[in-house]
Amino acid sequence: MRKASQKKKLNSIYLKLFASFGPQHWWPAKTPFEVMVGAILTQNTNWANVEKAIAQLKQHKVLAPKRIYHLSTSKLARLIKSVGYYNIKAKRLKTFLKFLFDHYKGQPEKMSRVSGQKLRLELLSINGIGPETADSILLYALQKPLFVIDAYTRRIMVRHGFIAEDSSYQDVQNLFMQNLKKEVKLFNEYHALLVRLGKEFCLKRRPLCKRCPLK
DNA sequence: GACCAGGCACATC
DNA sequence: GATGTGCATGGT
Repeated sequence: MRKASQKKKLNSIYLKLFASFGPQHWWPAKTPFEVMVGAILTQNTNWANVEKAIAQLKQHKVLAPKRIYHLSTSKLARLIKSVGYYNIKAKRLKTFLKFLFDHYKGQPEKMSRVSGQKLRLELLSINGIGPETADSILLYALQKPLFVIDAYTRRIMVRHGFIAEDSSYQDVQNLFMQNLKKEVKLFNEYHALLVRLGKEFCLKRRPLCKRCPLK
């Protein structure tokens, strides 16, 4: 696909999605810290299961940096059971909290002052945080313009011929970041809309492209 | 009962 | 560097 036409197509897809679905109001969380926790909990997991775990954390009044930092990994694992992979995710949350206290005094808002690219490298160096989780935290919790690439986004872009199936995370992210205005609001809404489209029309084995709004 | 869900790390070749 | 596997619950 030619570059100029890529830019046009990507922008027109956004407009079509927004026209069909409207604003998605992402990320569904009250505070930046809640976004960060949710980003780790949602790894390869249905969001509904994450909501249950967040509710558990709130109910036990531990959805705060200090509280999770001091909670035992086993207690934390019990509270987040509904997300699946609860042992590994409890460990990942604790590792992230240690980073937050070691580098930012346990205050998520202190991260905002650092540049997006520097933060990205820091986050990626944490065990349990890969590119999608890092970018979700950067975009949705810290308002840094990084485009989030998830399984839906990749599948949609492959099916529409923008990228090859074996493209790397960086390849796909570059496609968006080099062709769109680097605006937090646009990146936020666009990714949320792609997930919405994916959920309804672009399932793994069942492409329901007939009524797809992109057609 | 199979398939899927807003991934990531690690072992092995 | 690429490919495979473990991690695990809950909805459809």
